[in-house]
Amino acid sequence: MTTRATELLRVIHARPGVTRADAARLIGVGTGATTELVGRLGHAELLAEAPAAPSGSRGRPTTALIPHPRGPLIAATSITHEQWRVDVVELGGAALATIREDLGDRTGDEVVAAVGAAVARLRTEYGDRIRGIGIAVPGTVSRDLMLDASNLNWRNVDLAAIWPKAGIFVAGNDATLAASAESHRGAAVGASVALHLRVEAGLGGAVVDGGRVLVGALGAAGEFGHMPFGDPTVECPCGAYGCWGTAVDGSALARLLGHHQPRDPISYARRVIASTDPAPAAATATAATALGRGIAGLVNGLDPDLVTLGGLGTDLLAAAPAHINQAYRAGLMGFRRENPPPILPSTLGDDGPLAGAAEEAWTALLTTLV
Amino acid sequence: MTTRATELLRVIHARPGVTRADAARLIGVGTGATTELVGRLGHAELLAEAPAAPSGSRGRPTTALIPHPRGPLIAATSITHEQWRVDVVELGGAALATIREDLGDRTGDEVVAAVGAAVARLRTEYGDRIRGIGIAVPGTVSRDLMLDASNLNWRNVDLAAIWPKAGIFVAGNDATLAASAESHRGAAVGASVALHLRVEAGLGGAVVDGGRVLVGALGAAGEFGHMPFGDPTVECPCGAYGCWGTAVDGSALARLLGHHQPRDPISYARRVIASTDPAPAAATATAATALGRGIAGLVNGLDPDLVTLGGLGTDLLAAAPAHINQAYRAGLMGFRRENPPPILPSTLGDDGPLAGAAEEAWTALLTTLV
DNA sequence: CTTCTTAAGCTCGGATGTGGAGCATATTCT
DNA sequence: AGAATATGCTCCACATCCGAGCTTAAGAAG
Repeated sequence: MTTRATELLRVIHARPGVTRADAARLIGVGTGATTELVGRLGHAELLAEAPAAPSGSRGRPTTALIPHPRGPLIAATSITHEQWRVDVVELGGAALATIREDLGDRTGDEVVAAVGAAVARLRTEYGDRIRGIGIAVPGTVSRDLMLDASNLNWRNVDLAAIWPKAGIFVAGNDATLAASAESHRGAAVGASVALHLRVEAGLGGAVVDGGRVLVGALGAAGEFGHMPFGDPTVECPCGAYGCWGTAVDGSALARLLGHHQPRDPISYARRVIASTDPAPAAATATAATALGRGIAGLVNGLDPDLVTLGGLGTDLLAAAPAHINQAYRAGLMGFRRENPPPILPSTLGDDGPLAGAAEEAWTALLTTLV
Repeated sequence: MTTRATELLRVIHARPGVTRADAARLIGVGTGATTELVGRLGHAELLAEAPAAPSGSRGRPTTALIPHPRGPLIAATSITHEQWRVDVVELGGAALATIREDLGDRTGDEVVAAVGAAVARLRTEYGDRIRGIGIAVPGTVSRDLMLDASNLNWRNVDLAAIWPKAGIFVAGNDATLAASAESHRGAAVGASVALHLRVEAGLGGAVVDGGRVLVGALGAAGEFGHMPFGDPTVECPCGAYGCWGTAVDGSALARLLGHHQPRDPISYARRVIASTDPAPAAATATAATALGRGIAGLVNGLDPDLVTLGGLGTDLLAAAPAHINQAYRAGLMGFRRENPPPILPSTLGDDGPLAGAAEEAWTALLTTLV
């Protein structure tokens, strides 16, 4: 049951710096109920009031609703192929602290231990204010919090070690979480249905419907890279043939250019896409065409308002927009061609997964605060 | 804001014949609040109580909560390529009356007029108890309720003429609505995420997530038949190439068999699929393989608990289960192969779209009843 | 500098819905 | 017939919320 108190906290979280009067109007309560609500939530150390920027117009000035200085916090974590990072995030999405470190040659369990130590350090500083954690990882997370990241050669890494305490624990795929971030704080704000796609080693993403990320029955939705939009003769590491991911990522570029599979396919792909030599440009164009064609298929099936591209997708969109768009339009159903959903670059870039981890953990936490 | 009253009505709708005590436990209220709730909703003529079947165990017997004999009703309508039908449906999904008629050679506007007349007749019988209408059509419905059904050669047929009054008005694609019905009353009951696919002339369907049908930004989601899983050299009537729908429906079978495109592709396909001659059986196997391969792609991307097949999909599943399943398994990501989501025939069959129209209209109505 | 206008916040009373304790009721079991 | 069990009802307390009327804090007008 959604109470007014939860609604108010959600509004403050979604629109940091909202004024008290605006927030009351947004949730549709009168001034009397607002007095009671703000007083109660302030007393519970969930929010505080600060002088608002002067509006310049007549009337009694209102205040800005801000996170309480002793209010709850979320630890947001991301692990990428290069580094790990932990942020302490308050209501509204602002970060109070950051710890980060390169992965180096560490194993998965060593990285989890390092992240756990960082979280423990932050807990000595912030104490029980940290009510939960959100973790973005470049792989799949099972129900029992075991991480598999084929890209990093990690198998069965136990994420539970990061956060032994009770509270909120959200862990998910980086592309899925980036989709959430893009919908709440990025290029897809306001979309009723948004599709976010993230190309790194392979391709992932998510559909966000009315602010809710569709995570699927096992939490494994969004593996759009394994839809058979690609070349049916190419075998994917997943075991299937024709996976779309194998047609758009670094491995695809290497195959098109006759190179060995690169050790770091993401940096490799960035170099290829940035190159203006004819051979790399042609490979980039081919990958961009495959990307556009697949996006069209997903748009036909899922009917989003817009599509956002993250990771290497952003690079491809910048380097070969014409190839993406031509293949996109050609693949759309007739009635969509007149006014196709726009394909936009992600605005959060590499911070997307971390921001999404914070977002999903905060969403979960908000339902538990009264 | 979801009130207890709405929750109770939803429980009664979802589980017709539920006992009062069970319903109270399901929504988590005590016996005191239950007395107040049932009294209030009974007084509002939304529900009534009937003697429940004896439980056989000790304790004071409870009653069954049933729709009120003067309670609200929904008119559920479906238009197929063969006939139209209007049911009057009460809370819980039971039909009180049915009117149906073959389409014959009527135009779209004539059919809409006939359906409108049937609804008007039912309104003289049931009066203002009929609070709204749900309509399932074999085509796409725009925001302003204009229907395009290329299969029937209907363009810009105005559905608003069926229901001139205020109230609930829900209109949608038959495959999308069948997905809703399958999730609420059919083979996908209890699934957290269900994918329903319906092959008729082309292929459509929907994802149902936690009981909510994902309708997309324009209400056009579920056009999975226009994802490019098919032969890239085949042009689809939609203007794109390689659409999956062109690889699995009656037009695909005719192409494989070297036949002209049939006038009624659904009856044609039923005949081909039912045939045991070698050529039709081979064509059926090819279509079944294309169906299984595409299902695998969708399962990889959308992560449903299970997949239900309606329309000709049911026939294909009965005629060539091995071909569907082999292609399905081959296309799944490795980690899914051990325990793949089952592919099940629809249990509602041809009644799916009508049942879904009733379901969606009732869902909409329930949010408006206090 | 005073008064007017405007927007916002506060106080209070009443309506509503909910939760729990204790009692009443209807059935099966012994 | 009495015990055991499950359910329903009455009553009271509490939290929430809405609206009316009043108060407060700013800019605008003179």
